[in-house]
Amino acid sequence: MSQVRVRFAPSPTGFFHIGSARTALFNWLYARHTGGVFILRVEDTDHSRNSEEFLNVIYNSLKWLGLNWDEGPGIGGDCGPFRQSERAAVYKEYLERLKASGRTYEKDGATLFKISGEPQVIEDAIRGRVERTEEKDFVIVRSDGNPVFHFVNVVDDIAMRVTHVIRGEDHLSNTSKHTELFKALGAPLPIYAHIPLILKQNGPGKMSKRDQGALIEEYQKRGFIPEALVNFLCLLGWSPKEDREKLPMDEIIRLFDLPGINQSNARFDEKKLAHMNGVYLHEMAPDGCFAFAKNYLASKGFFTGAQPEDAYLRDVVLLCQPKIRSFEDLPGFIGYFFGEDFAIDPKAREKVFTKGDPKARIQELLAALPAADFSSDAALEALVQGLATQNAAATADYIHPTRLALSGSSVGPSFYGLLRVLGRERVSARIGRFLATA
RNA sequence: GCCCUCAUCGUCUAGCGGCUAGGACAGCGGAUUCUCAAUUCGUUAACCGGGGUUCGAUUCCCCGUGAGGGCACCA
Repeated sequence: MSQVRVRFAPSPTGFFHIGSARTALFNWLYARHTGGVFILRVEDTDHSRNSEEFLNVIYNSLKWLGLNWDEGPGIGGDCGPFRQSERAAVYKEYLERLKASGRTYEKDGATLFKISGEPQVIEDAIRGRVERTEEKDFVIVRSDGNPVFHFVNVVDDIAMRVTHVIRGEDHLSNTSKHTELFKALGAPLPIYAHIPLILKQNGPGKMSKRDQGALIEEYQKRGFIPEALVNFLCLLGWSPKEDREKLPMDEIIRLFDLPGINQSNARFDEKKLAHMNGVYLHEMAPDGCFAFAKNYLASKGFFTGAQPEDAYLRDVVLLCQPKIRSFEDLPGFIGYFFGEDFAIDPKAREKVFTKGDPKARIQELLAALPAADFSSDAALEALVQGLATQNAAATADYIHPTRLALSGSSVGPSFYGLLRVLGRERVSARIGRFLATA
């Protein structure tokens, strides 16, 4: 059995979207599962619609998702070049062969392919046997001399010795054109695997570039964890069975196979993606989490003035890690750690001042601060518990007003962690200021 | 209009002739004497309809219906 060779063949005519990413992913997974070769081929035959910008978006997104290619632009390979705009000589050669076979003719300056009219049988690895008869001759070279998708796609699959064509179901009806061309060129058919489509979250139809949440680039900008997005994408149209969902990539590679792919379309669900991202975020190792967060905050221009010390930023990030589900939540969650001009939430304030004597509690805590041990959450917890016992109060009576004084908010990370990370000086100063103005 | 594909909770799915139809997300309810957007426990909810085949169909076949896709000198 010869080595599996699969390809992802995007067209740089728009931003890279989630459907394309999953097609790339399934091809990549199949190559890795079988120890085969994953080829990246750029289908840029429509000069009027292509752009270098979109091409770079594709490269960057694939890299971000971790879908490295074995042959293709920037890597090379004996079947190159890998941009169709650079393969005119190859197409010319195959066109001559087709012309010699008598299966072409000219019309209005374009070259048409004469169909056989025979029923085309496709043995699809996902759908089983599919039959379809092609009814009309079709253009393979435009009147401007540029070859058309159907032709170059087949020629390149032959020339690049592609063994498995894994692509979206929207190509299923085109496949009869392709099998006709394979046969006319005397080449064996590849194994086809038409994967179901991803439907838009709301409303009818498949997901398109214009839909909310469709662009891979956007997830990158929004601070999503690529491993989480990839894991989520795997679950759209494929299942590892045994009620498993989150699993490491090497496990996915081991389990992935063509017959396991679903036949029905899947609707995109951003909530499930958000959940998956949260799971990955909470399981991130400290170093990785800090590095990711620092990078994300920098990309958002979060620090307008001086960049804080790494050690302090790291403490803040790790304190908040269990409380957020996405790095997107971070800027809104940590503002008060990096400046004194945070606002006091009126609702939180009202809540705190409705009962008891919050100012007295804050005073007691303030008085205890100079001698307090800030080295651990446990020591600070013991301190507050001691105060509570001493003054016949609950720890909550200290925690809520103090949290308000320190952060302006009624929600936030673990209170003792908040004290520890802010440190004695900030805590004392903020409490003092709060008492003076409240 | 013609052709192709598909059909289990709202959503993603497990199931491949006999199951109390399982899991996850969302939703809802509780817990968390430090909040909560975090965490955790519990819970509501599904086999599209009609014919067959069979002792027995969610599962196999046919017909409807619904959903999706394709019918370009786009890819």
